[in-house]
Amino acid sequence: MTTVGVPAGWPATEEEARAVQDGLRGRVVLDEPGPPPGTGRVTGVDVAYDDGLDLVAAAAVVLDAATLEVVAEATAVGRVSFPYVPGLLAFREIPTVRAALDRLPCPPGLVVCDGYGVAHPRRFGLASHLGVLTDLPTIGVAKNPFTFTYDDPAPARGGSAPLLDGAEEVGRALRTRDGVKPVFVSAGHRVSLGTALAHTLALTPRYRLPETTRRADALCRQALREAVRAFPADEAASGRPRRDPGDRP
DNA sequence: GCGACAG
DNA sequence: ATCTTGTCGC
Repeated sequence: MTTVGVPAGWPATEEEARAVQDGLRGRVVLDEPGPPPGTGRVTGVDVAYDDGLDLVAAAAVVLDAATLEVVAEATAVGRVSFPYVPGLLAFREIPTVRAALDRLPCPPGLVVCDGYGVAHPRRFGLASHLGVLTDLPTIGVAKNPFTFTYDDPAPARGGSAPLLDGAEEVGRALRTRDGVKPVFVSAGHRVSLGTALAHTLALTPRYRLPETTRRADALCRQALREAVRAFPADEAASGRPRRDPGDRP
């Protein structure tokens, strides 16, 4: 099994990572409506980690937007490329997610990310960053409000309320199921917030989270389990030194 | 300075 | 994200 390494030139510090975000944020496109819901393909991406082994597994699952049936899947396993820092999540997930997307046998259509797009301290969250790098239409659907505020949406499915960064609306809290905690939707790249909300509702006929996210989550966890099981052999095969168990800086 | 903080 | 037992409910 081939593992994805950290890309050359990838930021090594928080300062460098923030500079990269500031350099790329101007390329986010927000004036396109994006692909209509219920047509074409929709792809979910997600990652799972094994911190002890320094591994990250990513999955991309392509669904038919009309039927929500799985059309294609791909996974990739890599080394952790950045620590988790709120606001810098993209640097931890993107290399392996891109590798999984590259392995798909068909175009992904709209990409649904587990996290935020323009709802971000510098308006350049994971979904926007991935969109700019791939030029694919992307949206972010997050499970919690991060640093933002919102009023409780109406209790029925479809109810929504602005997700606010101070007075600025950066996304929406959207109720995807009656009486269930909302999800937090934002535009990523080449998709409007309205289209992002419509896609999110189309992807939640049964559960709180989009089918894309659920399928990708299950697949990347499976890929991680398999990678962990094969780890020592894989490490030897790829010529990487095993980390000394007693070496904990 | 302290606490909070997508995954 | 991940660590983890039981528990309430359809």
